[in-house]
Amino acid sequence: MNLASVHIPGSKIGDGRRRANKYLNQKACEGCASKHISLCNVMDNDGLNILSGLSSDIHKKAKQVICTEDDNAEYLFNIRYGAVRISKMLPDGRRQVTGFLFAGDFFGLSCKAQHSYTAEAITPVDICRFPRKKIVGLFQEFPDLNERVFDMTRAELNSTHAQMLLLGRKTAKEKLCSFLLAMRKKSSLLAKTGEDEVDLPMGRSDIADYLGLTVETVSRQFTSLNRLGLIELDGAHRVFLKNTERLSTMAEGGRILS
Amino acid sequence: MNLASVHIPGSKIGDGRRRANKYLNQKACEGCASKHISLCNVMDNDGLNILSGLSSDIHKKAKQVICTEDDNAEYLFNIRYGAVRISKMLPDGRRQVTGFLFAGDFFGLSCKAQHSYTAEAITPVDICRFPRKKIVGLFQEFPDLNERVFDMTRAELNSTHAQMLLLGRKTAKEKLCSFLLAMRKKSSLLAKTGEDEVDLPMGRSDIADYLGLTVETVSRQFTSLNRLGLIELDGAHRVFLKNTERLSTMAEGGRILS
DNA sequence: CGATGGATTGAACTGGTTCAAGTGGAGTGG
DNA sequence: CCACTCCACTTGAACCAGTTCAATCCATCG
Repeated sequence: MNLASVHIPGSKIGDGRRRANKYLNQKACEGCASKHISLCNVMDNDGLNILSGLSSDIHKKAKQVICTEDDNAEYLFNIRYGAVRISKMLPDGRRQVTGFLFAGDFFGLSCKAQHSYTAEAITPVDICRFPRKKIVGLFQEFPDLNERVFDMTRAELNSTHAQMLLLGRKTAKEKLCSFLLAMRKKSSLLAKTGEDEVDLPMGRSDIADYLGLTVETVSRQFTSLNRLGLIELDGAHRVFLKNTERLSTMAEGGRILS
Repeated sequence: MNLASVHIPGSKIGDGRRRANKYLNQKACEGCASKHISLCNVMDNDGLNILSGLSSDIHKKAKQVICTEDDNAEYLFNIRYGAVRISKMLPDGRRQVTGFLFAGDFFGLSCKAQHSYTAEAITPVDICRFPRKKIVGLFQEFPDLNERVFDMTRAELNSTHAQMLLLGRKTAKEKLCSFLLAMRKKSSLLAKTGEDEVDLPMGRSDIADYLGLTVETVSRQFTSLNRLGLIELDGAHRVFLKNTERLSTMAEGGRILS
């Protein structure tokens, strides 16, 4: 669904402000100019982005924390460039990565008062930050915006259920196949690489914590898929998927003979 | 948050209809008359439930399917009595239970077009069914209803993240402790039993599929907690939690000396 | 060029699974 | 009311997928 064409009647911003917004709009949405769904595409009746005036931009280096579990959830974040990991920790340091986010993705939606997770930069990132209160304040005026945010939350919930199936019931090999295919899907939305050429900005330990495995097991499974001829590794952070059909079969538990 | 006090202006239902609704309202919400959040508490300006006129009641016996992954998501369900399990399957039959739901709980929110999971009755259940289209149609008129549904979806997403941490990183013992404490919380909301007396309507295999374990491991962990004096089993479907503090510690990975 | 830190590989180990055999309680029917 | 059946639950013992511990490799960077 693309809301670029949705026009919302009754913007209450004066003319001078509008012109300013127009500039901000163009500037703010460079990073989001891809195929995937983006809040930035919700426009008022002059075709202006209703959010751009509210945003402030921040930059983080790799490994820096963006928000933690204790933070008050004051902002809604939109990644404009780079990769982010969302994670939860046990007191003794065991970690579960609940998601990887890339340019165009949002986070900070799924909470009311406090974030329930930590967000950290994997690569250097540019992030667009909206005050939550102001966004929520716009919901009544722009039901389409509300619907969009709701939709994103629902989509997130669905993919989370799929990830629970993976964590609870898949084998190490099935987990890695599923992961690679999911990354391919994201990759193709970002359109930075060829169809079956997948960037993996995160480290092996991030992948391990995402799949509920150890670094060593992840590494061994990469090697194994490589030897089976299903993938080709180009360093640790780039993979070619040489047979996505068989990878899909394996991701769902289908047997590969030989 | 209790919305019982929220009055929404501008109900557009005529007087005759209102009286009918009043009756339905009382009838429809018996099962929801507990402490927890319920949609049934969203009222119009006459204190009438805005939803009750839309609902139809269905009954299912234990083990019957309520909806499957292939169903069009035409309904929003509200459990009035009994227990339901939500699950996803791999082609070869491996199953992940993503949640247990009880009186007052809702499901069918998290999807747009199709359910992405199967819902089955664990016990005999009474369920209240609302046509999704009509509910969604009311969102614009009653923003509080929309907000309530959105809130529930967000809460579900948060607890799902906690469950991912459990599935990916906790040991069998930690998983069972977490589960028992979570069930205790639900149980106390339903207020059917004493504080530390927990009903487990689901079978061991449901628990196993919820925690990403086998039936045998679940059974062994019950026995082990019993022997440690942390719980007391009264048959397979009722547990007394004898030391919730130590159970909490163990659920988070804290060591118990002895 | 050596140092640093992620990634890989090897080998031993183990938590949880698998397979197999009991056990017990609810339901049935004689 | 008891005997029988059924099925879910428990227990035991062998096994194994994935972990743990210990090198080693290798790319990057000062």
